[in-house]
Amino acid sequence: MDETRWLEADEAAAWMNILALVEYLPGMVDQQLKHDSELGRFEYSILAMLSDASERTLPMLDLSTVTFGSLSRLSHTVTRLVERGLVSRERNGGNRTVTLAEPGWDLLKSAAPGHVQQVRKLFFDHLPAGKERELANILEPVVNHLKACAPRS
Amino acid sequence: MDETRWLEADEAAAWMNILALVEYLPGMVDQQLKHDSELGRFEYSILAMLSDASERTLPMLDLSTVTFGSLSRLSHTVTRLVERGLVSRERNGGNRTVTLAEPGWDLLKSAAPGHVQQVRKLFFDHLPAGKERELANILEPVVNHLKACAPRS
DNA sequence: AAAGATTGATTGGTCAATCTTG
DNA sequence: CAAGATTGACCAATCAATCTTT
Repeated sequence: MDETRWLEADEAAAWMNILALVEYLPGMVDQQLKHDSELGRFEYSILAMLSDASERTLPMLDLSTVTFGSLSRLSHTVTRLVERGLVSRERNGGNRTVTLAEPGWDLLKSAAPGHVQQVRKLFFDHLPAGKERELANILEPVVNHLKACAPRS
Repeated sequence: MDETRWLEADEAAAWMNILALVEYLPGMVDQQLKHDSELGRFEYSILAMLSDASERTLPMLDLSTVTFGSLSRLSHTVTRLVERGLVSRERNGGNRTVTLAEPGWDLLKSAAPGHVQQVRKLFFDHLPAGKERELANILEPVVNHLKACAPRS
């Protein structure tokens, strides 16, 4: 529908695949998690990142960075997780920190295998063999740019 | 945090990048479109796919397929687009079809350059040179699988 | 009754405004 | 006042139930 400033064929093919991923994957990941563990992918990500952190604790801003979410999305979600007793939130001087609670750790442990299985079934089982590294390398600089210019609000 | 059934290093790296894409890209694409053209990316996609269709018309089910959206998401969104006069919706026997209206076509034309520019700035300007085809090829089978097992409701 | 499509309730995310501590 | 974080209003997507036409 356009003349010059459009995408060329290879770009268009790549972009269509990215669009499909971006529309399909989140919902399909959420669906399994919600069904099996009453957890959304963002909630899962929060619990998982906390479990890897020293003391199982992270400041809100750091947590928002490693989960790829906005601070306000994180704040709303943490409120719900606190209500469910899965994490706790403390003030630590000027910053607030979130800590993984026992029930959150237990839930994460029980949710992880099914989640990983779903990621395999949806994604890696269909990726051309041996292309994992190549894919990571191709996307790396793009992702670094997105991280750098994503609005942290 | 796990022992066996976890992702290996290359898979984990690839998956982190996919996750970052999936969380960051939609919002950043939406932001530019909304700001410049009062259009979400899904609405844009609907107008764009209609503009490519013969007679600028598609049945709901076909439109949901090419835009990677569920039928109910599409139905809600088309309702809003009809209210704005950007598309029209007719019954055609048992099926309903959506047709791009003049104002929708005009809006699409005015929105396209800025959108394409944003896609370049966010994505292709940072993709390693000459890797567009490779990326498309790697993702193709994954996307085909997702399309095949996506719930069409 | 089955395929195609819509609807309404609920939920979760965004945005802009606000609060809090150093 | 700036950085970190929260809040509430609004909007869009999902899910399950329903409707319509063949």
